[in-house]
Amino acid sequence: MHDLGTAFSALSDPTRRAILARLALGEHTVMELARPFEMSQPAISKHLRVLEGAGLIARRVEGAKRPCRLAKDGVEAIDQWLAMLRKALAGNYDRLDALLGDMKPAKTRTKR
Amino acid sequence: MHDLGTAFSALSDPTRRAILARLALGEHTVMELARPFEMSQPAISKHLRVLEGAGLIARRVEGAKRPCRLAKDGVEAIDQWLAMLRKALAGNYDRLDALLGDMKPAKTRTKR
DNA sequence: CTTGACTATAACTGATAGGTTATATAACCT
DNA sequence: AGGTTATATAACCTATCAGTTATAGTCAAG
Repeated sequence: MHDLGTAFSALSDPTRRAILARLALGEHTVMELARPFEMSQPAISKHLRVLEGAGLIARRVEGAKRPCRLAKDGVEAIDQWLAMLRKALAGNYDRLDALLGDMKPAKTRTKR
Repeated sequence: MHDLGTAFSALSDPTRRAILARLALGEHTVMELARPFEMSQPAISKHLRVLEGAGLIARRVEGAKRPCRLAKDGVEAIDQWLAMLRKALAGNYDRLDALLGDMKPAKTRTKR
């Protein structure tokens, strides 16, 4: 639904990355997530909203609590896009090897 | 040096992603990169500076031109961090499966 | 029903990001 | 040398963002 920019933008903030790292250990409520950060609760709520909008987390309702967990949509979208760059980088390496091969035909081997 | 935030932030802009997609096809000068976008040349220069700072591109000097190419540092840094999320997502799936397996298949037992 | 815990929303503020135009620097070509 | 091409920098404007405080809504327990 939401674009790549939203996902990348969400990950550009260190607080949000820390939240995701925390959620990588398991589900957590908003208050549990807010505690370790010296930051107000509304600030965390806003961060969670951004992460949810980016498809990086999902929430369920449990009474008054809203436990958050990781979602795969965002990561998948990013991964798919990054695949293009990885492929290109591998391709450029081939081209670089070919170029170096043309320039120095003797030394096209043994990388380290 | 450039941290993760810089790299993610760089990728959050659609113009910069388009520039990278263009560079995935091969090296290009600043003017070549600026042409397809209806945007001033200084704007592109700024974008390139951001991408370079994020370790996503590298430039060489060729007379008055500064051809740009993709760099792998930024993508590698991002990939490494995303690996943590991917691993956690896979792990959460296992836990979810175990949970569903433990629960009675009759109805979802919700606490209320 | 009232209280207290959990979370979300509104309104504001300061910093930053992305764009602009104008100008500067440097290399190339007659 | 003079003029054009290629790129970078400076100064500025505006929108967005990350944070704040204050307030409101919702649920569980007493």
